[in-house]
Amino acid sequence: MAQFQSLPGFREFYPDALARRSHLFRGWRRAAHAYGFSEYDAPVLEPLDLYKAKSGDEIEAQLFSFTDKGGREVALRPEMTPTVCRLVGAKANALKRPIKWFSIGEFYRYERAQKGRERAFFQFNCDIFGEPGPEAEIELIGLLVQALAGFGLGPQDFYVRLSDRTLWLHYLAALGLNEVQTRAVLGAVDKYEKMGDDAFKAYTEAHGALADDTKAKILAFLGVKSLEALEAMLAPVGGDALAARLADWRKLLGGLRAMGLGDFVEVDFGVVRGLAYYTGFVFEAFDRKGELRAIAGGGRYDDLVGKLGGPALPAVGFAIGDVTMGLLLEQRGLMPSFGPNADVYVVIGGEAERSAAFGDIAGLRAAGLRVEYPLKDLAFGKQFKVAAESGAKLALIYGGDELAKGVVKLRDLTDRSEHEVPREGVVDAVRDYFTAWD
RNA sequence: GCGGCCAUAGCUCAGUUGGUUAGAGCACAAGAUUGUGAUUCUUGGGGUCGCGGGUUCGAAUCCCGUUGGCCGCCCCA
Repeated sequence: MAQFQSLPGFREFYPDALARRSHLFRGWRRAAHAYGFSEYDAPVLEPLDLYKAKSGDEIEAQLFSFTDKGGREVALRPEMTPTVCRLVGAKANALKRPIKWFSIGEFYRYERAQKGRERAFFQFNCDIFGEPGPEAEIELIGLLVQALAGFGLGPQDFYVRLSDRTLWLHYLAALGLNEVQTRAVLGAVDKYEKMGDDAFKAYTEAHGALADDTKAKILAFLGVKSLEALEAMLAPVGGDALAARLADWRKLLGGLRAMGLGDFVEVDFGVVRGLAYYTGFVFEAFDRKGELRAIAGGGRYDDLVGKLGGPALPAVGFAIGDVTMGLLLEQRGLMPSFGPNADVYVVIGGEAERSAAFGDIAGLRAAGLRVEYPLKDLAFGKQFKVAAESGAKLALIYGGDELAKGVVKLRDLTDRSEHEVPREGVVDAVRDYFTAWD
């Protein structure tokens, strides 16, 4: 039994698990289509350099990478963003703007599996290309909220924390920090929520302690939780760039509020999203109880298409993972249970009745109904039990008595009423029954 | 990559100071029941006790290693 186990962090999807996964995928697709996004797909295996180019060599430690039989350095995709940038970049001039695309796919990261994190997982990826302004963020964050809220999750269950790398860079520059120091401070900011003051340890070791008033100003910025507080804080700094950025913030928050999503979003500059390729607004979705890993993350990456060989093309995107999202839905009792769900169960008396029933079974199935019947002869009592467990609303009874009369008995399994219909009218009668039901 | 805890049936678990053929509930299957779904009862299949080695007359139990899981660190695109 234990001879051949699945690899660590790789999940096997038995039918009930796959039903739950498919439930996620359906909800995601529904939301994406409602927002006018088009679905695409791309290779699972990519050249290793695609990821090195974006994130540097150190990323290789977290990749499923190897040399293929043709001597190519390849990697299983750890994320969709570089791939979609290549796709869009290659045809950028032929694509209608705005380019709104999504995909659902499996991704692979060579990391230690933990709660909410596996080595193979699925992500719902959504991106908008070609829109430099916050209008794209409004549309995209709206979709992010809908992709979660569509499952019944409300503002009491999750929220989206909004932050801005552009503003951080402006602010830290105004405080007199150079580029290297800025990067170190953002690293500390990223960890501050979890570690408190220890988050600045690495900075202090590399660059010496921050001046007290500089650190106080950084912590004050970290404490900004509203647009009003943000404007008040930045007023003394001044400058055209900052004024323009604040206008973007007003547009973004105003747009999201007008969409009725105000309760779902919070200003929170503790989010900086690693240090990868983000250039502007960044955001992450979390459960309100703070028990789980991030449900989703995203942001603006205006330079990446160009960096990967395409034309300069502004972009903003996000991804939702299936693992944490599934945990959240389970926790909140929002994951349906998926049992067998036939429409019709056919009860069969014996071999003669069986061959009579087969023609009608085929006809019902051709009409799109989900039909089950016992593969082997079973006592009637047993068949009705199985019928009840199959989820069918209707049982068709093919017994000796009925066949002799040229009829089929229909039993409504919900109210246990029965009536007979002529054999030749069975398919129509059943179809009528379900039409009335819907 | 580092540290802590854990591993017995498909699932949840019991298993005495090391001692006969390793158990229960649930689930699954057959029957009681050859024309109507519940309940109940009877019966059955299913385990190299994660794997490998060691100690011992004797190991699910003790020791070492290993693999896997959970949790934390690193990382989180």
